[in-house]
Amino acid sequence: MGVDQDQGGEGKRSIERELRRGSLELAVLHVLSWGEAYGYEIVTKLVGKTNGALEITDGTLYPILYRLEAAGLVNVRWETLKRGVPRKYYQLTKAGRSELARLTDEWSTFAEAMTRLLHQQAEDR
Amino acid sequence: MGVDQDQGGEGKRSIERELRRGSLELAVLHVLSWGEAYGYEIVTKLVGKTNGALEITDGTLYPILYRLEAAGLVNVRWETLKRGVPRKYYQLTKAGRSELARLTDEWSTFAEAMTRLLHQQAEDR
DNA sequence: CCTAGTATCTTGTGTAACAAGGTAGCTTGT
DNA sequence: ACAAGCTACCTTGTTACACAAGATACTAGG
Repeated sequence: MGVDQDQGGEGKRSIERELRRGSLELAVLHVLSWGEAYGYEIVTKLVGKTNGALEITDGTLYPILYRLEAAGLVNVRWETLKRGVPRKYYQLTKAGRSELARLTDEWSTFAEAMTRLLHQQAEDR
Repeated sequence: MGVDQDQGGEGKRSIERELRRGSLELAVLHVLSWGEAYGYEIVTKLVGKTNGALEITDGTLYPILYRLEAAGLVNVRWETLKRGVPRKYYQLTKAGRSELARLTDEWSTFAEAMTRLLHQQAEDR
């Protein structure tokens, strides 16, 4: 652990991490717009729905959920099952819904700007 | 051209900042693919081309340029003009071009995954 | 002189994503 | 009985980037 940690075969990782910044929160809100869900479920849904392109770990998700809760964007409900570990279900609040709309909008604007830029060739300049 | 920095109001906060993460590097590489440019020029081009959707300040840009240089993705050339402050011109290297291609690809994959997700409604579930 | 524009650079701060840990309950296999 | 492996939750420390807010330096105009 001295100087450098092994980035072994795939040193390129970081960019993908950066790209997710801010977007994961939106992604989670969107999943919740399908109906209430618990943490672990959100992870599997996100990974499944996007074929791994939006991979997220639980260590990343839970802090997001706390943020959303603290901001009043989601409500929380514990469900104790007859069997299995208790689950913490999250549902969108009204504020959550409007924040989801706002973020979706912002993301679209940003993504369109990037896409437009990346299609702009030297001659169009 | 003014660097106008008051972002008017303080409502917008962090999300937009977060969304830019990682993408700015790609945006800068792309601008350089149009031909060499100096820092200040890149700022105005990016802001102009995207109607402010990809606003970037010089305090953000210069660190990016150093990163690109350290990674061997750009070459640097000083130009001393008869009048005015000397300019530092950046041009893409071969490695820069291939990194640009890689990042463009990665961005597209990510953006498509997000877009697909955001279009997915509850019933499709 | 003072202001405003061009052009570069530095420092400090905030924070999101993540790796790597942990706890706990249930199921299956041996 | 025990171990593995899965579900399901939570915490801590690290890293890296974007940015605000500064500084420097030259030029031009009032």
